Amino acid sequence: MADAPAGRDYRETVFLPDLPGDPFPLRAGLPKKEPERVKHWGEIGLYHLLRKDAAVRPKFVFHDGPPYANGAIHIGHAENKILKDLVVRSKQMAGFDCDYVPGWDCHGLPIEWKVEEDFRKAGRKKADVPAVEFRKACREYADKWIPLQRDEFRRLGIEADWGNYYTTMSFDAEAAIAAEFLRVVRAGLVYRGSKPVMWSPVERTSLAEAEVEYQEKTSPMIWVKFPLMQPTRLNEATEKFAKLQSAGHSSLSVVIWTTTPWTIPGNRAVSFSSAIKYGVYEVESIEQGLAFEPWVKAGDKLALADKLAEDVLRAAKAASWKRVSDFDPSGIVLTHPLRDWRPSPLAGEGREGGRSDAQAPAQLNAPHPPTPAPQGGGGVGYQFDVPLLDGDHVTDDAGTGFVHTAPSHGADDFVIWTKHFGQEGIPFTVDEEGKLTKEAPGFEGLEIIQLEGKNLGKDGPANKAVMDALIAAGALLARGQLKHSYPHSWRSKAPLIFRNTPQWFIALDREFRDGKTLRQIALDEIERVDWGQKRTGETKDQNRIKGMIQDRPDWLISRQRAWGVPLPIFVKKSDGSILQDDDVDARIIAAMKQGGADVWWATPAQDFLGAKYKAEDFEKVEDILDVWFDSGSTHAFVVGNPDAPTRSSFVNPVSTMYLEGSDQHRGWFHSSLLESCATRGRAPYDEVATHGFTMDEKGMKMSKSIGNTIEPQTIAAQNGIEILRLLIASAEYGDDLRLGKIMIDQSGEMYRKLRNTLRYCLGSLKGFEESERVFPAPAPQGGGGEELPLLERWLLHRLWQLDRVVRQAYDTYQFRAALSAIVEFCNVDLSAFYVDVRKDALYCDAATSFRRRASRTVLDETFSRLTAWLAPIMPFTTEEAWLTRFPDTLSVHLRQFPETPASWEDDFAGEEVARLREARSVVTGALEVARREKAIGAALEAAPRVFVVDDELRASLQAVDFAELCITSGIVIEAGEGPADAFRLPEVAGVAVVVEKASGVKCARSWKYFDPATADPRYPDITPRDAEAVAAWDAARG
RNA sequence: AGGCCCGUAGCUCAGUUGGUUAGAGCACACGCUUGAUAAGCGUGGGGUCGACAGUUCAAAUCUGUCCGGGCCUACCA
Repeated sequence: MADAPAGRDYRETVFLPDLPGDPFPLRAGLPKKEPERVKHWGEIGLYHLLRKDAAVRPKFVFHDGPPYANGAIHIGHAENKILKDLVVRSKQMAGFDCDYVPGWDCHGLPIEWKVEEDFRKAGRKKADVPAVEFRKACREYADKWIPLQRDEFRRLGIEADWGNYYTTMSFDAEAAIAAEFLRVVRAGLVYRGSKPVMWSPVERTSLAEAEVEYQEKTSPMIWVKFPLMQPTRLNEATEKFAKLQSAGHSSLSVVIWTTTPWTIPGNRAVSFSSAIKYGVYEVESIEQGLAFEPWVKAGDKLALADKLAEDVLRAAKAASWKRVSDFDPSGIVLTHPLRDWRPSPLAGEGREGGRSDAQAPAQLNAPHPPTPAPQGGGGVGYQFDVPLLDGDHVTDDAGTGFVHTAPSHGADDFVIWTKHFGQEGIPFTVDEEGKLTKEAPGFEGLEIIQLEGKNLGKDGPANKAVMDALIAAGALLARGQLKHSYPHSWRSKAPLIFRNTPQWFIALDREFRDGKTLRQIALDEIERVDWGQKRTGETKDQNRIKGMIQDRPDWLISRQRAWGVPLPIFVKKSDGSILQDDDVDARIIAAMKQGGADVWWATPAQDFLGAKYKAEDFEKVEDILDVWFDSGSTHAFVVGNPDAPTRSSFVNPVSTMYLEGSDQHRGWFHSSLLESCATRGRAPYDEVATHGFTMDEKGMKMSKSIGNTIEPQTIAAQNGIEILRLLIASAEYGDDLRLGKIMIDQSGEMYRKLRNTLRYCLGSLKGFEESERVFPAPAPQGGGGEELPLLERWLLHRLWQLDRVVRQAYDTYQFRAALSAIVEFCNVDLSAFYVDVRKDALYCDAATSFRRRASRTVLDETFSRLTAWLAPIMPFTTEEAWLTRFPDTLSVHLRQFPETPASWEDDFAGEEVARLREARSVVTGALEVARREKAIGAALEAAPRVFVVDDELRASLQAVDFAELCITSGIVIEAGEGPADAFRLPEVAGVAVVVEKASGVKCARSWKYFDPATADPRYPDITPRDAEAVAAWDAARG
């Protein structure tokens, strides 16, 4: 077959999609362009334009959870802020006014540590720095980080009110937080209790867990007998005791084991586990030939865990024994081993029985619940019941199976005690120097740890004194020494103790509002709020927070630290009550607004108390609030409350949303919920969304020590942040997000596809003007009296479908659903089908061709929607594409998602094209075979014969230019099964294809094969269609 | 150690109330095109749905156990 004679080069007459100067190159250069764009948005004041534009729209309040103002941002921050940006931008474009006020959390220990370290380097101890000076340094430290983090967030493309952010340390915020706390006080929920904390006697301070390190230490270990309570009083134990007595067990003792003898005076209970089997063991004989006389005696009856009995009895130097019965500890009451002990006259002089009245805060020691009265006898203060409590923390791995429980001196001990008896009855046996107090009668003033001299940090006299007392009381069964891991101070390396200290709490189970407790209100609100059900259809986040609120203890809100908002209250020395006086409160809040929380330390108490009260009658609380109370209060001063919103855009919102990492179930979601329920009786949010954590490519957590971290700054510099945004948008962010080279590369590929699609639209729409449009945007058909081609009707139908999918996806925060629908549309519908088919018309038709105009009109609608739908995800690239096409507009981000006319819905076109594409797949399959056999190269070299069994389908194929759809130069549609060796696809029944080469000559312009006899004599080497186009082109050129 | 959650092709993900040979996009391989060209089109390979056991006529889907991973149990945010 001969080509037309070499003649004119028609290339210049073809409407190729290249753009002059290539303003939108495929190679995006994002790392360089993105920062310029950020700067530009700042310069045009985009955020304020958005606000102005949206002022009359319905309000959607997005409340930003504040990151901590410390350090550079990491990938977790990036994921968090980008997801927030996706919400804010998509809500904004969906027709809401979505004001995004970013914030920072500023108080707290991490900054306090840093600042403390700085002072230490300068040779000053924290204790020597005045509170106000120290706090000033903390404030400056936080202030230094905020602008740095802010600029990093902006680099991520986050559109927010960066010039007007909030912090928890602004004077207004500090005053607001204090005021919030006073509201909780007024609700009657704040009380003083106590809790054991890690305490360093050497440094006279409490420590956070992160300030603790574990080192080897040798401690004494003792086995102590707790005798059964004698049945002198009527209580639950009596009946049980009677049974034991009748079994001959009245002299039975329960044995505990401990490495801290000094905590025995603080003992208030013994814990056991109902999962452990216990027995009563009677000692039969004692080891002979010992250098000392063991304390254990033949005939002693001891209750022990069966698994540990032998170890204990051997330690006690028993030679033989027998197990006489089972032992069920539940409901039994013991007596304290020192009940009948009397100190030697020297040590115990003047201390009568009963409890000391020198308790740390006077009113703290409520009567001991199980035993209000001493039992008489000669003791000095240990005449109380020691109940046996069932606890999960008890194991039979070591010890005796019974655990000495001193609620002042251990976390487990405290928990099990408060679970049974609440805050009451917990003694303050140790003072801040680590000396035993009057509440440890007989041991007052004894040091647990030596505070001075050569032996600083070694055991003080307390342990020995207690052991001596136990021996004197006949309560010691055995003792020894144990080398074990023990908590020490990170700084001083001195050993630590658990010490009960007075603390402030918010009560969860106190009725206060319509007879409901804070816990009940919070649980009710959890039911009201959407915890992602709308997005995932699942209730797992709701279940998670519900479980936490159900199980949690009272909120411990006081901290013995410096960098925070104080608990701005005065306690009456006479009765321990909190002073509640509106005038006093108003003076405190007003002063804080003026001078920040510092005024609490800098101002004499009398100034706040005014004339009505005397400062000496009150204790001024100098603890600071848990920083979670700070961030839990942000809603009050950022979003405001119904009576006092902070901005007009926060009035009457359709919804208020919080979006944070799933760890915030116990953090911000949690504290905000409790705070707001305590002060307002409702949750501060209507919707809560959570996201998972960023992992490395293997799904392992990122850590600097492993070296598998990926920094957002690196991605921004190497790939462009848009790649990360795309990656996040395409992930199921409720789960953990994997991040590695493969995912980033994949995201880069997706980016190129989308960018190239936009680029192709830009090129194809070159010079497109309104006059060329075949219908006004909202109208589907008509235009020049010609009916829109099926292909264009179908594309509009697809846009209509996508519109619904995308809006629905954004509405429910399913970004990946929106993105994958768009990407699939770009790949499958646009690139592989529509554009591939329409290239011929777009390139080669005359400019006036209705087909070409229709295509360009529809592509214009496509471009309009793609740029809008993708704008939340790819703010940089959509802006670039939009401004390339419309350089006179301000920003793509001032647009909304375009309305898509309902009339674009066209089920006929949708189904018809689906059928045609199915038949087309048989043709392309056949062409592939022909190609492999080298019969053809390009599809245009073929003119297949298509055999169709079904009349209806055949009619459909004949109703359109099926060759055009298959991009072949010709096609023949025939009825019937076709030859046996024709190409068929198993999934497309009744269609067979025989590939034949196209006849005629190859058009020099459109490369189609055609019959040269039909050619326009002026242009013999091109098809008549091309001739028409070239004629028009030539005419326009003159 | 407990509480909660996750585990479908190399990657990101779909898989309605259990019901044909488990899908998509990307990546990969091969081919075509050279007028989207550091692009575009086509064809193809690839999964015992983390493992095991059970319920059922039937399990990716329901139950249990285990394995791997994550978050939370902090005077960390």
